[in-house]
Amino acid sequence: MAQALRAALRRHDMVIDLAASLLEAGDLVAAKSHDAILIDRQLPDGDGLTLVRSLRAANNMTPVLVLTARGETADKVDGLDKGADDYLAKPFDFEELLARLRALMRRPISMRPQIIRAGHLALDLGHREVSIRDAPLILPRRELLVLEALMRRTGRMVQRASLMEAVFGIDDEIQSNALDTHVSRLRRKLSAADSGVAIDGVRGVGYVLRETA
Amino acid sequence: MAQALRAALRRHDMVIDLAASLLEAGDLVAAKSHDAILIDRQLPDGDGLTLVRSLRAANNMTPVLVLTARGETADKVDGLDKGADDYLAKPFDFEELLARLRALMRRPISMRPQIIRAGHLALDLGHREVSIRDAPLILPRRELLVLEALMRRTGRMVQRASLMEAVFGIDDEIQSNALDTHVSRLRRKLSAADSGVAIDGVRGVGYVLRETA
DNA sequence: AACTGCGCAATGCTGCCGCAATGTTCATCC
DNA sequence: GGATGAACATTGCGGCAGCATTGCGCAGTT
Repeated sequence: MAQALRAALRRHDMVIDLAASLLEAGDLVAAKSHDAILIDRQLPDGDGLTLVRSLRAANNMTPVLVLTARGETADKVDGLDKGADDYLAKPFDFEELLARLRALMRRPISMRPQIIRAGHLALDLGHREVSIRDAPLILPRRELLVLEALMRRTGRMVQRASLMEAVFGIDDEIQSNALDTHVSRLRRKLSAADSGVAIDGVRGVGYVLRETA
Repeated sequence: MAQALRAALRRHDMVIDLAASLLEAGDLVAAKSHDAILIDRQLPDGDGLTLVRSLRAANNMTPVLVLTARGETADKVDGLDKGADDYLAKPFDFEELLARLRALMRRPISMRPQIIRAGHLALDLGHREVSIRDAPLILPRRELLVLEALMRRTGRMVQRASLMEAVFGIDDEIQSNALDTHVSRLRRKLSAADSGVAIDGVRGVGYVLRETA
């Protein structure tokens, strides 16, 4: 039944992670986040509602649609009140299941982007993306790492060693002025655009990102 | 019937605004915001779904539960796809109605737009079909998933890992350049048609869907 | 049985990045 | 205060990792 459902849902362009038991399901939802969860109450190792409750207890608000063989009202009420978002009794029509899933998945994007600002720059940490006055600024990976490390401490000193670690990692043994190179290239791009920031070098110590008026 | 419901819901500590017609309901929801809307399809001056559609068009994401006399699947699918969040056929058990209302209200609903546009493309999320200047564009499943993930963030960066997760599941362990393949094929189709968009690759980070002029 | 979607691998290519050479700035010493 | 050396800045270049594209074969669908 589960495999038939997966095939059917796949035909509607959904990407499915399938779990055969409550335990397996728990591992799956812990491992990654999903747009929605479809779960049966009758599972080999327990009631699907158990999973719902533990999810909600852990503040996981992923929409859940519960399937059940029992269609009595008391049953539905119980399921909905335990944190399920919808409840469908077997036998059900596949089209209805699909429509209900779609309704569930129109949910808010819970993950708020984490954004650091400095001057006219905005750095979206989640998406590794820099924009300057809302215009995207494409930066190579290493230059972005430099900028990120500096923006995390805008206006304050960042030690050279600390920058090295942020850009190259720990065991990476760089024996050249690669860091200076990246800083230089980054400077050029920041001043070419009207970024509102500048990078000051402090001899013997490190760098500071300064907001320019 | 509406008055009986109001009385019953009041007994559960809910505060009810009652409207006798579609017109009146429209005025009410415009005047103030509600935690949820309960509406019948059969109203003296039209179908309750009309209200749902105009609400969603106006970006009003208030949860809506639709009551109907007709309980056929096609009917439910229609209602849910037009923006309703739940659908209950008469006759119904009051306890179930109550539970479903509770489930709706504890869920912070903010609906994503049903249709995403970029360039000359329009992606209908509900029906999972793409059209370009109103001409349908048939895309294989995986390419559609790529396009959808990119169009959800048009003009902004989508990380490679994020795309991977959107296109392949978690148990699908892909260890090749399958993603690149799909992007490539998608590019070909988008440029063959006059789509008004292009996919930029950003080395080491991911992809961006860009609107071309 | 024909067909299409998809994963995979081979191939070519772009551009990032480390490196070094050269120029420039700044602190220190006399 | 000018000479001096060290630390930093900038630029060109080559290697190579990562991306783009294409063809192929298998599997699932019709």
